Amino acid sequence: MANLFENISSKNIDKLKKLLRASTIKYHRNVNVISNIYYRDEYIALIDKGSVQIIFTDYDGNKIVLEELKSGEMFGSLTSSVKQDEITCITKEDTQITFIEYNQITNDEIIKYDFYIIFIKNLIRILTEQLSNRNNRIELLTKKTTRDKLLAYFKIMAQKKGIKKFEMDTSLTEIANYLSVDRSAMSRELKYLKEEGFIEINNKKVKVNY
Amino acid sequence: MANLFENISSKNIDKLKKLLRASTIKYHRNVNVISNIYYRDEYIALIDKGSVQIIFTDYDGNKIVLEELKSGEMFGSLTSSVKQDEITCITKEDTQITFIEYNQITNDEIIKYDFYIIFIKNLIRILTEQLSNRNNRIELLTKKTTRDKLLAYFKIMAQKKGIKKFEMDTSLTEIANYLSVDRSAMSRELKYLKEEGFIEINNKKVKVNY
DNA sequence: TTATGATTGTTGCATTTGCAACATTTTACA
DNA sequence: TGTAAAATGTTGCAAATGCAACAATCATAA
Repeated sequence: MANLFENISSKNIDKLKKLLRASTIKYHRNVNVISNIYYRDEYIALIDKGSVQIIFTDYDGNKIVLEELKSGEMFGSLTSSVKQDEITCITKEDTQITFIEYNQITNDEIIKYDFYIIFIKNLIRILTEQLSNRNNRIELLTKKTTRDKLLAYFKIMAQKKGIKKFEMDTSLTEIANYLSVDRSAMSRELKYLKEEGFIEINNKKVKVNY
Repeated sequence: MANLFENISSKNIDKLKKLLRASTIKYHRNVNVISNIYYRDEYIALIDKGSVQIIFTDYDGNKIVLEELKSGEMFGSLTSSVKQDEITCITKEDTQITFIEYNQITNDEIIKYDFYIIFIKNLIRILTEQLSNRNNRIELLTKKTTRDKLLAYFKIMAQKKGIKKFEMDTSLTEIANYLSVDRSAMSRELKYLKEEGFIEINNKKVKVNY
């Protein structure tokens, strides 16, 4: 995952942050990242450290986990079309977030500097990576059966890791949410897949046989 | 939907395209947008006119419609993590596409010009809009029942149009694909929703009563 | 170390869904 | 305008799934 300040010297990062009028805030675990200041304008929130869950509450009060964001990823009014008051951002661990107003990205001062172009490239890289992540999830969500979702999910995981035997870095509960299937029903299907030899799971170790 | 060359004079657009080494190609309807040249490097394909369907073929040979892109939207290696040979891009009508190599976006020449900053802002705007679209679709896809998907879908449509009575600009078949439900099953559920008074559909005219 | 919460496994059952097969209607274009 | 293709409507049925309720295991912090 690309980082917004990649390939910029720490001295220039400080300068850049000042020019962007960025503000960095630290949060504890399980805290709602409230930033009423930023509701007025379009903003970008960059996760420096930690992780955040973006939860959407629809008109019926249902809560949907839209995104599970980790260090390096970003969120904010730019990437969510829905009203900001329908969105809750919960830290999953101690988390540090840098806020940047969208308009500042192209302010008059900043564009004079050499490192600006690197910053822009990093920003575009992050956005395209996130798009790619969304496409991946959509690919899985459009599968008709839990079986197909699981097979594709673990296949993709194995491809990402580059090896058929790897360690899971998420809980099965999280995977069920990601695939939007009932956890217990998923557990049942996973049992069948194990019995049929498609997959082996012990503790967090996974072996994919297809 | 933002346009990549928005707020840039036509004279400067021409200049910009030259600087970006952009090439524009016209395609007929139902044509596979093959661009082997662009497979080597990262590229952006911008739809100037028309529409394109991005289809993903998975390891089992299943075809999944990842995206339905219209004029102003973009696709390319930047936004799809999967291998390029697993992706097919089919024009749905006569379509004009502009190809830009990713590396050219920050070439030495281009960054000197004033309109460059507008271009970058447009590019970021398009990317964030697409991210927002993906988030919307994910929100719908994570709904557990076809009923909930339909209710949310038409609710969002009404919100977008700003009025509860509006004209559909897609076919029901396309909606079924978008929501990843069986078309006939969706038709059945839609009948129930009509009977229960939640929604009225005549020809392409929709009225949402919730 | 213990206990408290989180995660995982299991299963019966009602509901929802995909699938198939076909009829009907609408649209596009030659 | 006629006709082929696309879109839509309908329905029976088997399969898949969500839901609920509970047991068992694992992880973590006091």
